[in-house]
Amino acid sequence: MLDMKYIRENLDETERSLRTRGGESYLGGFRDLDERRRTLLKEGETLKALRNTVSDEIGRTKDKSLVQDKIVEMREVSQKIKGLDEELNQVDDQLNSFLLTVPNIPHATTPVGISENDNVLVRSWGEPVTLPFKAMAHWDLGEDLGILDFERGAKITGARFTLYRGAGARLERALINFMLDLHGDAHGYQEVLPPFMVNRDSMQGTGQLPKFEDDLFKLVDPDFFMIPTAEVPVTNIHRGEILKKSDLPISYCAYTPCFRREAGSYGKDTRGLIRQHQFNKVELVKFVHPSESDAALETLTGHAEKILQLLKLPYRVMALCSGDIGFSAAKTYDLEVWLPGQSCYREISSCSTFGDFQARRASIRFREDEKAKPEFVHTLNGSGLAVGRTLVAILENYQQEDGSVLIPEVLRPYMGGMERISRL
RNA sequence: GGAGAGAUGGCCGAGUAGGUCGAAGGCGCUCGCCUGCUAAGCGAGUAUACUGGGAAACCGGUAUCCAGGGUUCGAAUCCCUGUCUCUCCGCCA
Repeated sequence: MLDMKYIRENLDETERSLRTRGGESYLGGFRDLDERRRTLLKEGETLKALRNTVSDEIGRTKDKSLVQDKIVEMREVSQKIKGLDEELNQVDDQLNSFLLTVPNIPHATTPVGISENDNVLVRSWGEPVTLPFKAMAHWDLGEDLGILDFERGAKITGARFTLYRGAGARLERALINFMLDLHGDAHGYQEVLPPFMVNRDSMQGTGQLPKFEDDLFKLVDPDFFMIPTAEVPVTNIHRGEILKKSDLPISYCAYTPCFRREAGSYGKDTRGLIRQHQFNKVELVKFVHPSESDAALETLTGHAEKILQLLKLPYRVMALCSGDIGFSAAKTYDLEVWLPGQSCYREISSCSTFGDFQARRASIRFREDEKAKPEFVHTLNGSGLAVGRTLVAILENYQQEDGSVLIPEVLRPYMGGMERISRL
């Protein structure tokens, strides 16, 4: 959520920045609502002040017969107040739901552009593997090796659900442990294991609601949602809190499954593990002092990259353009891993800074010093990494001509020493 | 799922025949004084949001005693609904 006062004072400039995202108009109607609100507020508060002083007088007067006329008068005032309050509530609701649908202002360094074609290559690591034989796609490899069972997954639940078996299941678990260990031990993140369902307030705090309810799996009876990413429960750990400056930066890493409707992506990536309704992810989340957030995005992205480097998977880093960044993000780097089976780079991590956008929605603050007013922290997060897609990348990059798949060395201790997955 | 208890300021904790309660008291914290030994004492201060004025320091208004409604001239205090926490019973990984 953007700061109402900031919008009020920088309306044109804000509108201009927002339009680099590609929409037509973002702030139309704001000025009228805002002015209406302040007028109502002033009127109501003046009457309330009157009522307070007169009621005080009434209270002080022992002989109530002396103040009958005032009681009658105040009865009317109260009626008026009630009317004004009702109208104010409506305007407040309108203004609020309006503000909740306005996306974040792109960071000054976010490249301006319309679509993913305008994303900017920042750097690349490793050479895209060219295999001396015809590379297989991971879905064929996985089925041949008996470690991915797409048919059973579809039977148990439906399309975009997969059953992992044997070494496949273990490899997924190995990756989760490897990632958590690295981020926890080497990168200084505290591991957390949050709830996988969250309430409406949490979804609103990180920006999934109210705008993107269709992308979420929703429970019917308690008004809960399955998390689409650990970003939601983990960022909301500190919702409504005022942190100490000395607590910052706070760094969490979390493994969770993620649940996404993938509405609107029918027919896209229908084969294999790339786009599932349920997938595993290790997420990195940071709460930082505003002055640190730019640097924090770089280090956080580096932490995600480290996983790919240790797994020796070639990748590149893309700076997303203004038209491609998410609703809540100010700036985003995508990590894209090379997939020989498909001869292309595919997103495997997305690292973003949100500035104070989420912190304002979720009211996460800190004090510069004991007496200072609370200020909003900055929040960041990034996948470190999407586990299913990492498994895909391993299968495709480490495949051998005989159909077996070598296990990256760093994962072998997590696989009971196994060096290779072969056909049974 | 059944029965009961409770939710007050950073923390603890008063406050139920409605008014003088933004809220006693204690702790913690900040500043000052005193004192000279790792302490005690004394004094002052110590919530948040919105809003008006001011260049600013700051001053004023309104709201907030879990949340949302209601009664009333007036509610932390009365009524209704919801949420959460705790205890007991049942069930259960």
